[in-house]
Amino acid sequence: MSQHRHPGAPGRAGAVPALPDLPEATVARLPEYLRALHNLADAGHETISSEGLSAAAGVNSAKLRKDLSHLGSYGTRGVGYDVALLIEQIEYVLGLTQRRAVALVGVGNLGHALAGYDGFASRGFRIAALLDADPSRVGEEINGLVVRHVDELPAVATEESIAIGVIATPAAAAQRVADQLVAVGVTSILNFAPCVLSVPEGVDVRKVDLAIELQILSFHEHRKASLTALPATGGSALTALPGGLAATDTQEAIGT
Amino acid sequence: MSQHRHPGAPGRAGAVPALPDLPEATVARLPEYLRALHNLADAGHETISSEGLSAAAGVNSAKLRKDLSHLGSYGTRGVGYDVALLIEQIEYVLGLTQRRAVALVGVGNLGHALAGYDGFASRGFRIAALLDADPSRVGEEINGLVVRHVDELPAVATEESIAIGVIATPAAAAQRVADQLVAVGVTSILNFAPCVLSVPEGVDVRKVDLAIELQILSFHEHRKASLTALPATGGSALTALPGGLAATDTQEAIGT
DNA sequence: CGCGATTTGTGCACGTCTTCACAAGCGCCT
DNA sequence: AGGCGCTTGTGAAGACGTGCACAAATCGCG
Ligand SMILES: NC(=O)c1ccc[n+]([C@@H]2O[C@H](COP(=O)([O-])OP(=O)(O)OC[C@H]3O[C@@H](n4cnc5c(N)ncnc54)[C@H](O)[C@@H]3O)[C@@H](O)[C@H]2O)c1
Ligand SMILES: NC(=O)c1ccc[n+]([C@@H]2O[C@H](COP(=O)([O-])OP(=O)(O)OC[C@H]3O[C@@H](n4cnc5c(N)ncnc54)[C@H](O)[C@@H]3O)[C@@H](O)[C@H]2O)c1
Repeated sequence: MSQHRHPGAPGRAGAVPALPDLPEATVARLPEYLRALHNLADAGHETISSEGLSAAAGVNSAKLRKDLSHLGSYGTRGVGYDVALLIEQIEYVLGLTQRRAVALVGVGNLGHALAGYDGFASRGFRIAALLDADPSRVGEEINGLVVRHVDELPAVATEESIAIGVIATPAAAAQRVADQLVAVGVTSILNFAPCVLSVPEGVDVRKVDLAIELQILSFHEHRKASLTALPATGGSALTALPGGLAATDTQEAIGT
Repeated sequence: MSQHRHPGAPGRAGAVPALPDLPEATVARLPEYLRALHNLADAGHETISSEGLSAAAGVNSAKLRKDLSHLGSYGTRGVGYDVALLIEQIEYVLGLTQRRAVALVGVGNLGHALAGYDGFASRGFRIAALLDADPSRVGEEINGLVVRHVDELPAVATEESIAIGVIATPAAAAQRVADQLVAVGVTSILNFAPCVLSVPEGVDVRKVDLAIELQILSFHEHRKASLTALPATGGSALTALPGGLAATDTQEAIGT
């Protein structure tokens, strides 16, 4: 189609990136759009309307358009968005043009699953190192990678630039590991241990906590139960849940 | 301490619960407070100030007080909150007074890790069934539970009331599994597969996607890099990141 | 060449969430 | 009994996020 001069495009090296500072809510949705776009590309679509893409990503179409407008992406009115171009743009903004190296610390129950997960590679990341403190685990080979002792972290960090550290140790060890990661220059951490990490300014921590997710679901379960129990009148089944019930940033009732 | 008559207390059966409809943001933080409170209780604290608890949970103290005020919790001015009482209240609101049964579908790489995870039991849940479609996996015993075929889901659901379904299958199978869960009456789903599920109204879906978390971190990594690259003046190290950088609902820079 | 169908980009209004700042309440000490 | 220091609970303001609704832009077709 008409070749647009999109700002901060991947191809143009050299120039200042000029990253627009996106709203956090938008940043959190971009990966979802990206996944949907890859699916669409695989299915042979060359363009997609905001309506179609928003359905595939499970969000409101107006929200999607606003999100995309923030990153200066140009769709074509009357047509939609160029799938390949949009993928390129989003990957650029998310910093996925370089395959980022991930260090995984704690190769236990969960760590094993993560180490064997192919979703890392297919979505822009590369496990660069597996680390554990247990001597009996060190030396084990998983998916072509050998588990090394966590004290070798500084050595690992000099071998290659670690972009992200993943903590899958017990909570009691998580803070120490975080400190070690920070010490070797890691500024982004994904924490699976159920605890609060304290890190210096400039270091980002995201947390995934299974139990929290379950407890949030439990709350809604509890609430739904208390709602259906209340109507003292007849006792009709659950119909027309009040509007405000929808989960936070989660999909609900997309409509079959 | 003085025995308060707190509304909707766990002990009092019978009476209408009168669940206040909490802001979603608050609901999402309650589990974090609960975890922090359990830690404090184990450490021997009988009371805790909003300042202390908020530090342990990694949030702003004003926010914590407002959250707790929403659920009508009574602290004591000049003293703080009674740890045991607060645990009881939060567990009640989250619906954790009954140990909820979880059905785990997809006992592969990730499913195995989840099945062997003791954080379920310790935080109010009980794995009631392990299900898989692969005949070679059916019959395997994990942690005292035998893997059953996913088609037995209806039977499982009649044996005991499944409160929450966890999907740990490949994305391609997730929608089908969700439909099966909904068909047997499950109204809360935790989805680990990277895809959008469509479910009827009244069913809550929460999603955990590792790659999304990593990509959000990647964005900030990218942004930090472009910021330190910009200052054409001298080139001092990264200091004083602009205020708006903090991650969404995640902790950052708690201060060492 | 012009027109209608289609779809983007966005102004605006509304709701939710966060944070400050402080009055009211409580317990302890004198 | 009274005062003092500490802590909660909350009003108000502002930041942020959402979704409607529509003007502007583009394409395809007659
Ligand atoms: N297993 C799950 O499904 C699951 C789910 C959610 C969260 N989690 C959390 O993830 C974390 C790991 O869970 P898990 O089940 O894999 O536990 P695990 O005990 O099986 O594995 C922990 C691993 O960390 C290693 N380790 C301990 N201290 C270390 C240190 N200082 N440095 C490096 N490695 C160290 C141990 O040697 C072990 O291999 C826990 O915090 C758990 O709460 C696990
Ligand atoms: N492994 C990880 O660390 C990880 C991390 C994040 C997300 N995920 C996601 O979790 C899901 C599972 O990952 P995995 O690594 O465990 O994959 P896996 O292939 O090891 O396991 C999938 C399991 O699901 C079973 N299954 C397939 N279709 C089914 C059906 N219709 N009903 C019931 N069971 C069925 C398979 O037999 C297999 O045992 C994937 O969607 C993956 O993207 C995995």
